[in-house]
Amino acid sequence: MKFEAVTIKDIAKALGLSTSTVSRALRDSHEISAETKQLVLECAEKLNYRPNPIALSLKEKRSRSIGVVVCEIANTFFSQVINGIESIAYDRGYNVIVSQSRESYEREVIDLQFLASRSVDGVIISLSTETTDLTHIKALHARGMPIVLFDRIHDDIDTHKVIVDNYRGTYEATEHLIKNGFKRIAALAGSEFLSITAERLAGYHDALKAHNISYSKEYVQHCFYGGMVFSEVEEAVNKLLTLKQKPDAIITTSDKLTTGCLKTLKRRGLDIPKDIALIGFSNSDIAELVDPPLTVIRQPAEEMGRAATELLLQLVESKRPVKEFEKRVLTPELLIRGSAIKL
Amino acid sequence: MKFEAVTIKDIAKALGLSTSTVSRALRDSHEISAETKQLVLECAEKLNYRPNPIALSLKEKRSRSIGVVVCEIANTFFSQVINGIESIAYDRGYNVIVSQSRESYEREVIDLQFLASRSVDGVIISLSTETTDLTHIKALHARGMPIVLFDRIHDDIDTHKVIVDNYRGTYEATEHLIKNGFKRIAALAGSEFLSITAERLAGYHDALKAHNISYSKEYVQHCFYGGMVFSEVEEAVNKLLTLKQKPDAIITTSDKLTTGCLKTLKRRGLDIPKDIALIGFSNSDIAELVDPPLTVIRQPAEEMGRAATELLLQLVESKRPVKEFEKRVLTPELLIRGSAIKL
DNA sequence: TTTATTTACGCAATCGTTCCCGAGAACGAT
DNA sequence: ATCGTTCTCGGGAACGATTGCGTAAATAAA
Repeated sequence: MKFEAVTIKDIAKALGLSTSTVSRALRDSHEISAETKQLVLECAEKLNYRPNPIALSLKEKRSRSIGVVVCEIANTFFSQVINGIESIAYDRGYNVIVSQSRESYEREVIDLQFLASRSVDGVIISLSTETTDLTHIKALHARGMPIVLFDRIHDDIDTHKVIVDNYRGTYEATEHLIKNGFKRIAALAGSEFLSITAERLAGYHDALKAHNISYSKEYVQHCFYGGMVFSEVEEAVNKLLTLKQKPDAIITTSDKLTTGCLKTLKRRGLDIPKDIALIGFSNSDIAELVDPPLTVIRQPAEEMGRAATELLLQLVESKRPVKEFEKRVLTPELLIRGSAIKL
Repeated sequence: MKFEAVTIKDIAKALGLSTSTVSRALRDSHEISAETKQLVLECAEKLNYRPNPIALSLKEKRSRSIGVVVCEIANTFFSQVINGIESIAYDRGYNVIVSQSRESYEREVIDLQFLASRSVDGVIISLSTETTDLTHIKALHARGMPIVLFDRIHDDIDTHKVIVDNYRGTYEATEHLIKNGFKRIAALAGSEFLSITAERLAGYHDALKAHNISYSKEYVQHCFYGGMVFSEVEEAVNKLLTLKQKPDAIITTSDKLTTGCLKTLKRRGLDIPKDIALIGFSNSDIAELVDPPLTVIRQPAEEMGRAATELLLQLVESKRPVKEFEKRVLTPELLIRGSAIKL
């Protein structure tokens, strides 16, 4: 089942011209007479001619498409980021090819390889939770592929990066809890190897310290798959709840962890925030509708996507190799609602 | 900033062979000697050769990529569908190019044109709410582009379609309300021109009729942009609430309408389901966590995406033009929770 | 030994487009 | 009349890969 497209040859044949002339007429070259241009343009219009982007890509060695690798598309944060990416890409005439690693290192490697072999002009990526070895990314980058990292980044890769001020996000959130009188503040975090986990935990830690609250190691629980598998979250929360010094508040470091934690707490019949307070990263637009309304740290996801795309296209369209890279740090927003106030 | 790829020529030059021989050796042709094959393979490995997919696309007239057009990526339902699409596409070696119409007819036309001109092998599309004229799709389809419609479909386009049994979804939901003693059941629906709106409203209507409940036209409110603009939803809900015969239940026909409606009701301080019950289409995984837990009609979104992709690839890879088209109807699930029970 | 067959490879066209050259015509300048 | 320009246009290579066809050498059959 094929799809016969009109080519420049068809126009040339119809008009008794050469393909060179037609090509030039179409590109409005000065060395083509006005009448011929007119003729060609009319004919092209009539035949509904569309330049073949694949032929162009082959010649120009660029495909006008960018690849995106995230762990999961069906995640409020990432889908909002992709929304932002698409909006800029659309404006600039680029296609967006999405793929998901599903938090698997192996899939991330394959995805990246696949995208590279499909000649995308650049890649925007947020690392999978399993990723500790970065050679696949470094190798691609060394071969000249423009890459922008966002959210889950890594210092070892020298390129543009877009993140939010994760430290500040949890610092403010933790401080909010403290100011509301909570003292035994636990943290439910993602994989220890993730940049965002470390940064967010640092904010939490420093806020505690700044307010002279002792920090207990057992108050920090890690979920390696960061909420993708609910049972993992459930187990971690249960562990916190069975501590002799039961925490009176939990701060969570990702979207799925937040909802997973809330779900577990509710299932156990706990009253939030009376029995235990909850505050966490979340970009869900219905966080305000849950019971109780969630106090969340919200990331400017769409803006992150837009920024990442702008930075990437800057690399892609740069004439000379770029050596100076930028780390753009956006500001998270603390949306104060009912789940973290002392009643 | 370019990205110098190894070509078949480089291998040929390095080995003093012709490109034809290299190509054939790589494809394991029988007319190449075992030693030569070995040589070529080793050299390709050493040079890290990757076939240029663009050159292949140009020759084979297929790009191994599929286009997806949805109104919005950052929407639980659609992001789940895209997740399903990506999973099948990944398995079959296809790339997924996503674009969003943002409920704009104009953007849908441009998106489709763009995808077609980028030589995707096929397109999966859910119509925008503004779309009433289908010529852009019909034209593309007539020119041989494989197309699969899902969710918001249209009978005038003769191709594979994937939907859920929308009628059944609202019928069961309405019946659930009736059985719980609700009698003045209003509906908050999307654009009247959308297939899903008509089907879902029909289910609602017939369920009322089957239970001898009179149907009042003013009980049905339409939001043209289906929840994308919150003010529209708010206004519609307020209209329902100021009716002399105030409804005691609302059924909503889409994700955003459901959450928008809930938000409005809560803002007005209404007690759900005591003052008014709520039931609606939703694929949000935290619908059970909102206050009150939402009774929802859930679509098997991922499965829809998978089905649509399988059908599309079936078209794409078919040798002969396909004339018989299938409408695959999946079953929605009624998840009964607290927002629609009589206390 | 001659002829037929197989083996193993190269040449060149092809996909759609761009672009470097070259070339013919028209024109003004000498 | 001759030369140099300018204006238009065509020929053909190139991008990377595949593939039908041709062909030389080696082998088998006569």
